[in-house]
Amino acid sequence: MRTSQLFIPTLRQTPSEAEVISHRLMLRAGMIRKVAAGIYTYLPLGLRVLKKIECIIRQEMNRTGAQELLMPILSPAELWRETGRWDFYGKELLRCQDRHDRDFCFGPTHEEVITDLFRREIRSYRQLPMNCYQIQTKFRDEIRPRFGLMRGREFIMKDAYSFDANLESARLSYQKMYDAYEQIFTRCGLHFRAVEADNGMIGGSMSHEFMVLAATGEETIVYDEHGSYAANVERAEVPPPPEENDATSLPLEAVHTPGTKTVQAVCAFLQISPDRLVKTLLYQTPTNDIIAVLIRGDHEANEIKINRFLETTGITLASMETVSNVSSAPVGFAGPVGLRGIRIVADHAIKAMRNFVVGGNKHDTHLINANWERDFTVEAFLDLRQAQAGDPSPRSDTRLQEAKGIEVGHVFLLGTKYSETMHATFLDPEGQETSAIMGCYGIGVSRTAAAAIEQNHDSKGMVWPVPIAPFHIHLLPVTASEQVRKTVGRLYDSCIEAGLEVLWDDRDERAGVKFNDADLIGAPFHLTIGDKGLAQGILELKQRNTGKVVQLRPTEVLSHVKDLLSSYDLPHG
RNA sequence: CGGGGCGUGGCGCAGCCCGGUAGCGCACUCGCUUGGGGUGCGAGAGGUCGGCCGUUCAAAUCGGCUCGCCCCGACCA
Repeated sequence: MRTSQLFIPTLRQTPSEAEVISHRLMLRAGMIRKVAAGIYTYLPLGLRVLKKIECIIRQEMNRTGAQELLMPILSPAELWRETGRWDFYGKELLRCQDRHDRDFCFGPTHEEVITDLFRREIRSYRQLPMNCYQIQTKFRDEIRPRFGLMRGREFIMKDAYSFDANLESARLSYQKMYDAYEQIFTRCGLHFRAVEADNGMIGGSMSHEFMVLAATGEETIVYDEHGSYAANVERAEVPPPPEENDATSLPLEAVHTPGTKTVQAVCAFLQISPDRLVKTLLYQTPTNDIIAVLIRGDHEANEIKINRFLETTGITLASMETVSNVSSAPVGFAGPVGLRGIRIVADHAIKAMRNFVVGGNKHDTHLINANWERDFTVEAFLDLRQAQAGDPSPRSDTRLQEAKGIEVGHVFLLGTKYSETMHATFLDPEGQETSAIMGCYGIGVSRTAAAAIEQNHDSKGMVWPVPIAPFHIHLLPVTASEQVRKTVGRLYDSCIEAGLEVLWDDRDERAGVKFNDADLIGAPFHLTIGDKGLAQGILELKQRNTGKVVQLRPTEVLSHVKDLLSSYDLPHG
């Protein structure tokens, strides 16, 4: 393509609305423009990147035997009412009505629609396993869209759904997708990690997230050195500590601790370290029950784990009023001793503790030398806290480390959650009607493009991984002589003939402008053609990621670039 | 939805407190100039100051309402 004929409205200054780097650079490079909050137009340059990612995804999905189809964006409320998600999904599900007042929604995901298709068409185990996928615009009415393409309301997603006759087969389908995802993100040139994850709203029994590692990631993951364990912190298991403590119990004692509302303040006042203190968190369940959760002072509670234990979703920390009613003290002094009529559960770290400090359920008072066997009753000890760097790995004898990641893919083993409620059944070899075992698998295509930028950029602009770069080579004539024009024209033609994706900056601009735009757009190779070089019969080829420049004769350029590209598994089609 | 901030030519901003001719930089058009990291000079085009209502002789500026956007918290590809 020639720049003069491509719609690439680059910007010298960043629009003030953009905060994160991928958003800023995509706006500046003329890849996207905002239409409304979280809703964007993809301009030609942006679309080229998306198409490349889609192409890689298609190739790898097809390779697993999955079949592409395309479901509608709009789907009728009845399907969602069947699974209960019409109510359960909440406000994120964008709804609308047609002229007959019939309810519809804009698909945020398509389990209902695909399961409906399955139950209408599939009769026999002989038709299984089956895996169908689509690449489509999804809509989620996010509470707060932000970060450009990283969290839009409308976004492009690849979603796949597998149906199997039995669990072993379903696990195999899951593994196939897992492997395909590793292949896809590897081919995209991204540095990523697959981690164990929570199933959340989608449900099911097992899931992994694929995280692109980047300092700006919203997710925190933990992993051990051997690679034997990696998980989202919200999911990560924390093994129970050894019960080494056999200190004798000392007498319980109330201590006046004026104004010490935080763990830090209490510890400073009593001159103890936070791991000698137990904090008592009062949570309110959706059914308005109160439950006390005991967590060691230097640990953080994990609400997902608490939810899972209670078999609910949506617990919240109790309000200040509730806390003072329940504990007869302001927030900061609640404790398990003497809490009447309230369930008490504890993180299993508490089990190993003796003679610890707790709130006194009285203003400005804490208790020292508390012991759970003697002073209060714990309903259950279990894993309720957030994993953190330095914790022991649950799978090896090394310690966990932390990293930030951007979730670009998520695979779920769903089981029969949808097939049972929607009666998606088939006849097994014994003639028994059986519910299909399902899996579902998503990739955020537009988010992957943004994540690639978050991971690969410098102060000048984007540095695209070769396989998803909008162009392979950027031709930059820096002087306007006849000789330069002819050389560039010939090179451009030969690049096209050789199947290279070439962008020719044929604008009447100064060298500096072209260099800056080229660095911003971030094609892997920049070829500078000027009179100075041509006088010695050479051109300069710069590699965007390393900045390394090699001097080449015009006749050498093509084979040199093709050689450099040959080591990549480039998308085609 | 709670907390914070912002809406002034395409982009980045000043002006607003203290009401009186709408301004700067970049981009855009034309001419000359320059030509290997955002040339220089000159001449232009482009804005009902987010919208509505009010106060006033007079509103970008003061008051009320409203819409939109961004950032921080609870959701997710």
